[in-house]
Amino acid sequence: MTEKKHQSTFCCQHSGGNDQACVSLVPIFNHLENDQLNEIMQTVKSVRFNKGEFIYTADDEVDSLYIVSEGKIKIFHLSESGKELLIRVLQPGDFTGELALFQDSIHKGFAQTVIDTQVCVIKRSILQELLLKYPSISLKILAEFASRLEKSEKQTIRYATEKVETRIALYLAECMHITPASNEIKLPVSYKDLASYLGTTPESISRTLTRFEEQGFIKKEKQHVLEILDLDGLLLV
Amino acid sequence: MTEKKHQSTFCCQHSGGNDQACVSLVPIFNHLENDQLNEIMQTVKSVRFNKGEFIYTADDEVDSLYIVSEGKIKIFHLSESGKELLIRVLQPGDFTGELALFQDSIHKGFAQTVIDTQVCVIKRSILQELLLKYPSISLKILAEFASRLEKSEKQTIRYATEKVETRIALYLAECMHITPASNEIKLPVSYKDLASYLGTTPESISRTLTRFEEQGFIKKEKQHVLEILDLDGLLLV
DNA sequence: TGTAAAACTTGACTGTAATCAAGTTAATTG
DNA sequence: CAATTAACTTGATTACAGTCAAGTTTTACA
Repeated sequence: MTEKKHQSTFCCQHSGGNDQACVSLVPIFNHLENDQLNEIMQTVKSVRFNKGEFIYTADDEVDSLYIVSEGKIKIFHLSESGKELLIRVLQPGDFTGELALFQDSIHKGFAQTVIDTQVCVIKRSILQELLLKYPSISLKILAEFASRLEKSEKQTIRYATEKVETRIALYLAECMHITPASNEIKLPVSYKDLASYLGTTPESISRTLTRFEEQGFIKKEKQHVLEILDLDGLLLV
Repeated sequence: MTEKKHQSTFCCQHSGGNDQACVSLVPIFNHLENDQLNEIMQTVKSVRFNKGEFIYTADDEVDSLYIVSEGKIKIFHLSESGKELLIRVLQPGDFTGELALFQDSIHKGFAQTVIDTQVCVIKRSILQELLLKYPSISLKILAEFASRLEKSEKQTIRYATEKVETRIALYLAECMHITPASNEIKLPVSYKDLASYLGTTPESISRTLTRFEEQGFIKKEKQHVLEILDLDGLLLV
C-alpha cells in the first residue's frame, strides 16, 4: 500500500487499484487497521462511469464521497463570465465530494470522467458515522484540506503574479518533481484542458512549448509526452 | 455576540472586541457552552503588536493560533518570482496560523499588522488538547477550511478567467454583499495592497475606478470610501 | 501646523498574450 | 482502413494592462 503525498497531483499517471482496494488507497483511511478498513469497505458501493459521463454537476445535492479506483476524472468550474476552468484531475486514490460534505451540501463544480472510470461511493450519512467512530479520520481530512488549501493559494498566487510562460514552466517543473525517476512527462489532459488549468489558451501552450523546445529546455516526444532536458533553464525563463 | 459568516471578509470594518471576548468571536469556538469558553479563555494569552510589526514571517515555525481581537492584520505571500501577493486581511474575530497547525508546521506566508493590533494567542499543544476534549471543534474547523478552500478556488478562477476590470467590479460587489445595509464601501487597505490582492497594479485600480465613476456606477467619496450607485451596471462590465 | 512622505492620478508607451483564421497532424470510429 | 473529427500548429492582428514618469493630493508626524 503506497502512501500518496497529495490528492490530485494532476501530473503523472497512477496504476489503478481494484474495487476493494480503493478505500485503502485514500490518505484519509489508509492509516486505519485492517479490520477497520474491511468494515468501511463493506459500506462502499463501486460504480462504473463511461468516458465523458458526469459524476455530478454544479448545483447538485451533495450526498456522497467519491473515490477513484480506476480511470480519470476532471473537476472544473465555470467562472462568473461562463468560462470553464479546470481545477484538478483525479486519478486512482484521489477523491472528491468532501468539500461540500462539510459546507453547503451543493456542488459548486462539475466532475466529468476523462476515460472509463470506476469509483467507490461512500454515502454522506455513513461517512458522518465513520467520523464519530474514528476521530482520527477528521484529523486526516483536516490535513488533507490544509494541503489542498495551500496548493490552491499557491496556484492563486501564480495566476496573479506570473506570466503565462512562467506558469507553464512551473507546471512542468512540478510534474518533474512528482516523477523524479524519469525525465519524461506525460500530460494527463489535452492542451485545451491544460490551458484551462493554467489560465491560458491552447495556442499559447503550443507556442510556449515550441519555444521551450527551440531553447533546448524540453523535447516533444509525441502527443502528451515531453522530455525535460534542462530543468534549471526552464525555471529561469 | 454576533455570528460571522466567513473568516477574513476583506471588505468591511468590524468593531473590535475586548481581550476576553476574542475566543467567543471565533466561529470555531462560539458554538461552545459558556463554561467551556471560559475554560479556553484561561489558556489564552493576549499580545499587542504595533503598526507594521510582523506576527510571523515565512519559514517561521508554527506553534500558535492567532485570533485578532482588535486591529487589522494582512496576510501576504511571495510568488516564485518574488512578487508580493496579498492573500487576505484579518479583522477582529478572524484568525490565522490554523493551516500550518495541521500541515507542515512552517509558515508559508507573512502576517503583518496594518494598524496597532491586539491578538489572542493559543499554543499549538493547547489547541490539540482542545481538539481531543471537544471533538466538535474539529468539525467547525473542517467547515471553516471548506469555506476557505471554496473562496480560494473562486479567487483562483477569477484570476485565471476574468480581466482586471471584471475582477475589480466583482470585488466591489462582494463588499456590497457583506454590508448590504449601506451603499458605502470602505476599502480596508491602500490601492497598492488592493492591487496586490486583485493581481493588478495601483495604476489600473485608479484608472478603473475613475472609469466606473464616469460611467455612473460608483462615486468616490474620499480616500478609501466609495459609494455604489449602480451595482447591476457594475456587474455587466 | 508645516514639512516630508506616502498615496493616488494621469499620460505615453510597450509587451504579452488573447483572438481570429487557416492549415496540418493525430486520433477515433464505423 | 478510410473517413470524420478532434487536437495541435502557425501566422496576423488586436487589446488589455503593465511599466515608467511626472504631477497632484492626501496623510503622517515632528
